[in-house]
Amino acid sequence: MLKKTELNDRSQQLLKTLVERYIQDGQPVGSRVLAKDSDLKLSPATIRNVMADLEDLGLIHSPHTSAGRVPTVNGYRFFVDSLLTVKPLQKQELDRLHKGLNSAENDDALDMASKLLSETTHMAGVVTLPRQELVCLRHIEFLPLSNARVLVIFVTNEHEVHNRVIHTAKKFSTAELQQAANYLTSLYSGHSLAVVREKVLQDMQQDQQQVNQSMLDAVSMAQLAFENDDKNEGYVLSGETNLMRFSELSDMERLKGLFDAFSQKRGIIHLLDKCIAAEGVQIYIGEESGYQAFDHCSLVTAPYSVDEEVVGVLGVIGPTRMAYEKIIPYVDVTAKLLGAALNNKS
Amino acid sequence: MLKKTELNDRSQQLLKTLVERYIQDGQPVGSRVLAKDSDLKLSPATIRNVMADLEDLGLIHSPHTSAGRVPTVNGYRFFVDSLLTVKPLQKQELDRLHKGLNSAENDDALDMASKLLSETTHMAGVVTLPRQELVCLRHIEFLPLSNARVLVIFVTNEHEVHNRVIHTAKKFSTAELQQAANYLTSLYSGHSLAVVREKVLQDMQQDQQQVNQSMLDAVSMAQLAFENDDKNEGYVLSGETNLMRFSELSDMERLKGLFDAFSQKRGIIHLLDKCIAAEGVQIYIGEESGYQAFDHCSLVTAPYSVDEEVVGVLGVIGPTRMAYEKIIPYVDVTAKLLGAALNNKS
DNA sequence: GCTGTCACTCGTCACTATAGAGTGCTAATC
DNA sequence: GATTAGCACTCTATAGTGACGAGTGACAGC
Repeated sequence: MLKKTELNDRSQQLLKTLVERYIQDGQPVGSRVLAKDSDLKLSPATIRNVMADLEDLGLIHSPHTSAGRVPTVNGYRFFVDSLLTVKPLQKQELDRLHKGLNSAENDDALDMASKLLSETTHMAGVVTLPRQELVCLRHIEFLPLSNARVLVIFVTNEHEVHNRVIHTAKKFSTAELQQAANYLTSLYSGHSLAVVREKVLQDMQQDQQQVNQSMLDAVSMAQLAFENDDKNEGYVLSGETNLMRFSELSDMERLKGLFDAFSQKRGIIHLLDKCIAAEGVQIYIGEESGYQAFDHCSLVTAPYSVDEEVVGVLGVIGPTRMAYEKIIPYVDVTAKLLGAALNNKS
Repeated sequence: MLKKTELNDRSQQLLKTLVERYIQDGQPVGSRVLAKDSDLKLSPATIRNVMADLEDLGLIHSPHTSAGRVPTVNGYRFFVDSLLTVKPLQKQELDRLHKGLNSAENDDALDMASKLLSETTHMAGVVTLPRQELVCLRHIEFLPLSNARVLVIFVTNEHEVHNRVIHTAKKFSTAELQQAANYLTSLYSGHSLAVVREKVLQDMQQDQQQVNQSMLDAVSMAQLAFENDDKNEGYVLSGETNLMRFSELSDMERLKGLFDAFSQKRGIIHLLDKCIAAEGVQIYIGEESGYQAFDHCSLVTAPYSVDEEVVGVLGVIGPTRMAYEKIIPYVDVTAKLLGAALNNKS
């Protein structure tokens, strides 16, 4: 990775103008244009020499002999890391965000965030559902089905209702199930699902000594109910179709690959999960994501928190040629406001 | 609308071969090809005369002076209504369908149906969620939230869990809510939501005379809980991206329109709702749907039933140039098998 | 009523010419 | 030694051309 100090000021200045110009109108930038655009008073010929150097460093490249230059992934990366001057959000946009996110009912807040992201950026917006792990359990309910199957319903912190079917060793009556549910609710409610999972394991061992059958049954049902199930992971995507407008993605095969990825979800969730660990705004440019469908896209993400605990990520997906200086603060602020909005309501 | 009798046998025969041929390879069909392809022993010149007549009737048209002919929407319509010879499903495909639909857990059956439809037809598959109206209520549960809001959870017939938040006139304790829920469950479970809604209204009036406050409260909460909420309508779509492969839809604006329609859902649900009323397989060709995004698509649907009661529709979306003779029976059978699969499990 | 034929219309493809943008290199200049 | 001007060169995009093939409509003959 190229460090800032390895490139003299003039080259940096020119790279910056080149990237900005290319982002602006999507055409390869030639030496003449660059000479006029940059504040440096240099002739096109000089600029050409510098451009040749930048090309040797792998920061730009020309699509063919007599076209201008286009930033490479490394070029964008250097630009984003070292050259970018972030534009603060306009008050008007801040208000719009704030209003939108706080007007929404609780579970619509995520939808709203995704929609706002896509609408203002004219690209695709994505918001992961809050990680269940960190969400507090409020209430458990069991309902008997046929064949010793039990429908488990549990409510979390954010008034979200989850349910799954478990297979029990023996058949339980409605009354027994009700008792078990009450017992478990009193035992575990108020703790995060991650903690509950631990506690269940501990209690399994303790209870086996106490030999209180009904409690033992209850705890073992809880074990089944809270087994890891990553099926519930997901995200809210909106404005995908905005991406069809970008010429970079107008290739049908490429576009199909991208939309296939969107509907499979798996890979994208994996990618977003990586971002959840990062402290602030995270950016993947082109192939950096290591995910083929995204080869011609960039992803700008920021984690959002409830109760000072990171529970999800949101972000924007667009072509590598995007206005990073606006997108980055926008994603950043949206994440913070979404966290705040969720906090108010839980 | 043209009736079968208004067209002589030869013209019908030729139209049929023309449509079949065009569906097969997507090229405008010329008189020579048609002369060879049809069993009639006629020269291209004669065929041309017939084709001119068919063009006058608005059944076919040529894209330009010296291209062959292509069916119009009316042409397809006449073909589908009067000329089509449906190909019965192969046993192998039937098995695949049967196996797929019955292996799925209950709520996955719809996903599975949609997926099967899209995979075997290489187009987009769609399945509407079962209408709640006709689904039986099994269990009700109330949970108190802050500010006199109550979380209502109810379980239906198919072990599907639904929930919504209602605002009550006063604050209730957990015990009161539990009592109310038990009362309502015993009163209404086993009836379809439509019936429950009626009963609630009746009971509201009766109970006001009886003046049993807690029952009155319970019923009025039920009223809030089961108010019509069409938000829960929806459908499962899969294989949308298959549509990108068709040249008819390779125009970006058109494609964007279609995918926008998919993500908005509203219009498509409305269209599918119209099909639920129809007895059997229903076909919309091109503009017939009256829905602009579908102008270059056809939609083949069939309603599916649980307990002899139509609860939803499924179908296939593809270009107007699709193999109707295969798609129609496939959609038909899938609807029947899905109904059967859901029946077994409820 | 069917068929063969002929003139005509288009669309497609390969080829060519041309204009324009941009480069790299070299020699002159500051 | 850095900067610049100039020039030859390369490549793309665009438009125009002509040959070719597919297909048609019309008409006369069977």
